Amino acid sequence: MQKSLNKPHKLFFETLGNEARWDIVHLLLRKHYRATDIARELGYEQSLVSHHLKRLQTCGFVRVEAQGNERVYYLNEKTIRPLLKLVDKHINEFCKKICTT
Amino acid sequence: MQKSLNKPHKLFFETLGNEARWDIVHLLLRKHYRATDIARELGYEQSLVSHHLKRLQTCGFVRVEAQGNERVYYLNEKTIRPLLKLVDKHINEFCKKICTT
DNA sequence: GCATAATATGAATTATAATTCATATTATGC
DNA sequence: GCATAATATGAATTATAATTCATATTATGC
Repeated sequence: MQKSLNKPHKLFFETLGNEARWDIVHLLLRKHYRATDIARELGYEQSLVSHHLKRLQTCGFVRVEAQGNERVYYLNEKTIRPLLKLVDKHINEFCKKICTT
Repeated sequence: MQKSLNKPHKLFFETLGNEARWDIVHLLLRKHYRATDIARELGYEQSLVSHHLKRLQTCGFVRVEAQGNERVYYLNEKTIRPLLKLVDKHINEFCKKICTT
């Protein structure tokens, strides 16, 4: 028996179940960002964002393109867009009580 | 600022990112189960399963029907089925390296 | 209404993940 | 090749969630 890494479902959901990572994904829905700008924009520490970006890459949610000593991160929209749609639909339909906003 | 409960997305993904809950959901994909049978089938403690079932209900993934002093749990398939499909697709497409099985 | 089976609950403990911190790496312009 | 800016990394700490345990609740048959 191995750890969670060979349980991709767990990894998938755990990754998105974290607020900071969720924030990053949402930011990237708008446009590409440099690592530093993500941190500044969201008010998170540089190294924290770096850790999270790594994980998001591992899961195939986010990709990176090196530009000199900068790294520009962007979303793999293919999954995220339909996923968000599905989740929003579910929440609206079945989790009204939980929602505040 | 409140806690995670008013952040339904977080709740949604966190809930599915747990292995025991994931197992329960998968078991319920097959058929309805009594709480006790879920525990026995999966080898989890009764109270643990009970805690998890509660959470799964909160998220609208699972529903319950009382039958005497038993409670029969069943899946809200409306979200789970398409969600699983989407996730499997993503994993196959973008997370090959992670998978072991 | 008492004994039993099924399930739920809350607090305490334990396990796990997130965050920070200090530092390493990498690419650039000069 | 040195100084700088951007980013990554790993270990230590801290925060959070999972699990267990003891017990409460609930419905049933008698």
